[in-house]
Amino acid sequence: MKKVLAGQSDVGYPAGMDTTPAVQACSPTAGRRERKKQRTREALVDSAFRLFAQKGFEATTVEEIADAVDVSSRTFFRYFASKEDVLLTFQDEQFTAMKEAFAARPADEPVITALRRASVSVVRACEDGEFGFDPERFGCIQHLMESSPAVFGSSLEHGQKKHAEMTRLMAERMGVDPATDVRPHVVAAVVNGVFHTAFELFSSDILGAERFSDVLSELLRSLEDGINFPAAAVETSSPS
Amino acid sequence: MKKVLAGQSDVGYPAGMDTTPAVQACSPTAGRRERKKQRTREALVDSAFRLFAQKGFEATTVEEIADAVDVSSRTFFRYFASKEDVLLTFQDEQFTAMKEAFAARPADEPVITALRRASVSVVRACEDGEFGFDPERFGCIQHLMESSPAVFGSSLEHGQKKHAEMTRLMAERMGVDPATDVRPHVVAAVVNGVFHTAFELFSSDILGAERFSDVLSELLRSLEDGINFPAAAVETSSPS
DNA sequence: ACGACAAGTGTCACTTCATGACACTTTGAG
DNA sequence: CTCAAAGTGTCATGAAGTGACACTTGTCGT
Repeated sequence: MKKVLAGQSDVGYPAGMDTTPAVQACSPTAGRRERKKQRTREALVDSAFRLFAQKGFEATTVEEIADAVDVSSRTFFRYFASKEDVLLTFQDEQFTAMKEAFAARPADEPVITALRRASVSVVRACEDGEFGFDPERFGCIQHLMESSPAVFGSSLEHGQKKHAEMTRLMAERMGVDPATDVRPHVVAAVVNGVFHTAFELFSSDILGAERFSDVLSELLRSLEDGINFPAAAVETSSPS
Repeated sequence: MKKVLAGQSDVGYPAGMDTTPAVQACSPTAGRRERKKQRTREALVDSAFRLFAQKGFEATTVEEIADAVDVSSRTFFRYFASKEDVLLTFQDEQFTAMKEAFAARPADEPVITALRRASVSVVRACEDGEFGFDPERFGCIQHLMESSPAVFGSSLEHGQKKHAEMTRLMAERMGVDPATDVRPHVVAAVVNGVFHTAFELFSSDILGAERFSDVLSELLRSLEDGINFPAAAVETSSPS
């Protein structure tokens, strides 16, 4: 189990970092203006997470979020396109980490296998707070997705936006051209779907799994064997 | 190609029906009130489709839609939970048809295969305007999904809402218990994902396919063979 | 150091979606 | 015919999101 994480120490995260990784990392000589902007952004995210956790997603208004940081709600919308958008920051970080972990998988692993090992390692990192991830926020998002359809919906959309990139990654590893070969598209779609289903299975507590990563792992594993299962009442003749 | 449609004449649609199938079908002796309600609903859907096609989704307000039918916008929201909701009526009909077609597939077909044949037949029916489907609306929705993220988003969400039902269907055909077996969940997720990807591939015109149903068919077909493809630069050693 | 320029922000006004409250009309049932 | 319920309109309200414009502050060239 833990073994999956073994080869992943080189995922690409600097060892020591405080709660605001992006500030220093993004632009070393960016000047005060840039830093101020980053601080405001981080403050808004913080404020949003706190209020969401406290009162729920739809119950908190952007005005409250902005007021808590002492900026106008107009400013909030200059940083985030929508209320949901605040949460996507986190998912973006996850996705980036996932890409890196995926790229680091040994070349002899088939796509789904590599994807499973990579994504499970990243999710575990989120759960355990490794590599600068905040398990509090991870849990908060999970809770919000359960309770608020709007959040889950925006997560779906966000996943879709990443679809093209995913497809490219798959195509690269498979060494095929996504413009002529549908298979990388299929793989990307499938994985995206399985991610969200993993979450639903986890939160609806079927399987009684302790951790999201375990559900995800199991689902992806089942993908590796092919899924065109025979119908029930039929002799086990292999599908044509 | 056309052969796929062969066994599907018994999908369950009455032969002769005008543009408002639900009116007579739903409640034979429902009284005037019920009929009036249905007419208003249909009128709203009509009006919405017309305006969406004409001015685009976000450019038309619910007030315009309602005004065109001479009801207040308040009334609109008594029929539909949101502006997007109007479009989901159509998708519901599609989904229902798909379920029936799926149930009618011979018992010796594996899940994905049956699903492919069933769904492709339904989509073809939409494209060709068979069984009471309106190809105009089908095309309109496709166009709206391309141009308006909100529509695509709500379609995603709607698909997710149908997920539980899909899972049940899969589990039934596979003869397993969805409470203990993850495979039907995986299948449902995968299929849902592939549907949306099929649409994206179709509208981005990769593959240069003429019809949506062709793209869908190809994608589902590729699912049937399993998708854990080996990485590129590696000897064709079979995946462990 | 100074001034021009641009970025960031606040304020105000506005549109649209969505919902709650209440009153009026229609319709179905007894 | 009468009454209750369903359907609808009107009014009011709240929150999301956007455009316009002015003010402040950081940045950069001189």
